[in-house]
Amino acid sequence: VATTIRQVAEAAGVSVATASRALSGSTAVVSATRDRVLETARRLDYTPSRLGRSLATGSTGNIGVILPDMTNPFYTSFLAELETALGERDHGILVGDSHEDPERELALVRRMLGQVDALVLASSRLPDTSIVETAARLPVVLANRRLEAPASVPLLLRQVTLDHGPGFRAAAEHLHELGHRHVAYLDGPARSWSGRQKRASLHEACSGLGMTLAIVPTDSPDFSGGRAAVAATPEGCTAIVAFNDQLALGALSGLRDAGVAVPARMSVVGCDDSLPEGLAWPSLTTVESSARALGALTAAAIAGAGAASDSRPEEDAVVPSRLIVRESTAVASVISSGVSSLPTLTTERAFT
Amino acid sequence: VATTIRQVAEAAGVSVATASRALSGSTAVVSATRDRVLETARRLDYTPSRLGRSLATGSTGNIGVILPDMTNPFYTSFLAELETALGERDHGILVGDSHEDPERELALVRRMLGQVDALVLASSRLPDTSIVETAARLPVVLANRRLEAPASVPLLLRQVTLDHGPGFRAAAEHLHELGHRHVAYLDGPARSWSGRQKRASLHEACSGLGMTLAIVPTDSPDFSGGRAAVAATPEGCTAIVAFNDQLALGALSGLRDAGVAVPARMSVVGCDDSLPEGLAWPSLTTVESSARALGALTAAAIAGAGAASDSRPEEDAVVPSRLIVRESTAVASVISSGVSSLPTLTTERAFT
DNA sequence: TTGAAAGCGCTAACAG
DNA sequence: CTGTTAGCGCTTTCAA
Repeated sequence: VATTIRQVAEAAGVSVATASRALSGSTAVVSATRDRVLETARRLDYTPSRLGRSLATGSTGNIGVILPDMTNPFYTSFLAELETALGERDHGILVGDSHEDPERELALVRRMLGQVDALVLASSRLPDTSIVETAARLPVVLANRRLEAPASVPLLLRQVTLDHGPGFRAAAEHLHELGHRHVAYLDGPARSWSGRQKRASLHEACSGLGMTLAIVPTDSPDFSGGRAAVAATPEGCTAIVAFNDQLALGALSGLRDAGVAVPARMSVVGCDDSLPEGLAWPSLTTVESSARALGALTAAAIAGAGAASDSRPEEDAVVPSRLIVRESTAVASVISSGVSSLPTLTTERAFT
Repeated sequence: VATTIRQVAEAAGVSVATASRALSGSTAVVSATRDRVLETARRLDYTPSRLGRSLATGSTGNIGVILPDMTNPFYTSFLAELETALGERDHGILVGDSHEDPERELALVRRMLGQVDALVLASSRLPDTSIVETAARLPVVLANRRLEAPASVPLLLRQVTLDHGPGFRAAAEHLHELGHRHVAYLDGPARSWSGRQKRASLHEACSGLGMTLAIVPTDSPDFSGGRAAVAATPEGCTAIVAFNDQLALGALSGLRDAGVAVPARMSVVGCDDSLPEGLAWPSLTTVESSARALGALTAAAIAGAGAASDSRPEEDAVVPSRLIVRESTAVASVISSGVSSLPTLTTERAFT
């Protein structure tokens, strides 16, 4: 039903080869015939078939992107940035949502193999071995994850990560200065590489400062998970640090319901700075690690991963993190167990 | 670098045709040879090339999805639902973000043509004519939008929409009962079909009830747009209805900054019910119109759009809407201009 | 500068 | 039941 290159060629009175050359723009074709072909193509509303081209050239012009959760703002920001950058290079995007499930993820990888020029695995839940195997067949960019064994990184694999260290250290110091000594950490998914990084960074920083750190597991790294986690936060903690902003926002909501004032009686720190300004109230102190920056670096890395084989000019990219202090953290309250006459007072403070 | 069907065929000692048949599962092949082929394929780690298959069969197994904003929770929910439903049928998804720009959208459509079996246009910003033209070349599902001229709907076009009427009417009645007489509407994007529907529904309902409706344009249909719109809300209004929840959430935030208590001095109504329970505070009265339901119906419509040509069994699908009353709406305050001693009081109310 | 022909990986008639 | 043959739409040597 669609016009083919042959029809264009016939109508223009040239061979398909010439038509192909003319349409590809580059190769030597005398301008007269080229114009004629182009004109004919336009007249016939010709759109080249990507399929045919792909089969002939071996490259599809599509990139596969697999995310653990398409609903999570962190990944949608990441994807949006990626989409913009790749769109400029006229690349298409095949997406898949693994729902944090390694098997589903592997199925998606297999489905995309041979249909894409490169694969982006965001926060992959796949075992290292699977990733290495995949990178043996096509260029892979691992975003927000790093293989355990640095030596075994294949040539076609690029790793782009966030370094949570600086931000979480700063968060610990910030809380320490405010007088906090007992901190709770709302943990991320068990399979998450970045989750382990965050927890380790915070743990180390807290130890160094003589603060206790209680790990609170969560059902899901989102708003509802945060709300639920409030109940599981050990008594005595005066500050909560969360794996991400959704969790922190949920904690904020849970604390409000429980009548615990923030930041007067509990300080809260998020991570990602993924919320629109003003969405959280009080505004959320958070460890910034930009999903957009990750997306931009990933887009850049795709080119690098493709042009592998020879030297490896740019090593694995890392986006640094930092602490953004807002209103959800304050001087630690004296822990006078029982009495909780503060909500109203707090609210006034926050209002003014 | 990848194994082809020919290699499998040779290794198994059969012709490519037989190999193809064996691998496709269906057609009559004696089980002995079929097993042999399958075994060989597994041994050689054979993965069929989608490209080759697509070119031969004419169908790619991929669906193109174009959204106006991949960052908007409404569309990510929609997409997530779609992804799940299509994934079960082993369909891939090519995604594009038009950024609300008709030209970008058209470019995406062209890019996907010939590479997908069907196209999903969510809240398309394309002119009717472009959509009709597109639907002449491949099955199209128009989600959250409807062509103006009902007669000219092509066979390959399915339309899936939300009916905002019931919900917005209910919202108007709800506000009227609470004593509100002057309502402001935070409008959606000018090019948005669904935006016009919402505005029209609300307008009609308000007129019928003798309430005035002030239309407040917004820069962007998101949180920041809502915050900004607060300043542009005419004096005298005691209720705000918003195009979507993001806008309403922004308004909530803007009102808080301005010291206007919700719902004591201003009632707020959102749309979509796209926020996690508890995210908004006070919780948001909203017109529910489920993006997930839209996604599910869209997935169903894709099958319908493919099997067109003959009769059209299921007509265009419509997801109904309804009002969900929560805490952000209350009895209209007496408008005593000037005095605004209420914030603290309000807060207490909301706390208890 | 252009054309003819081969082939990318696969499926689908049509014979055998 | 299985093999042979002919493409799907395009690019790309190799000659002319």
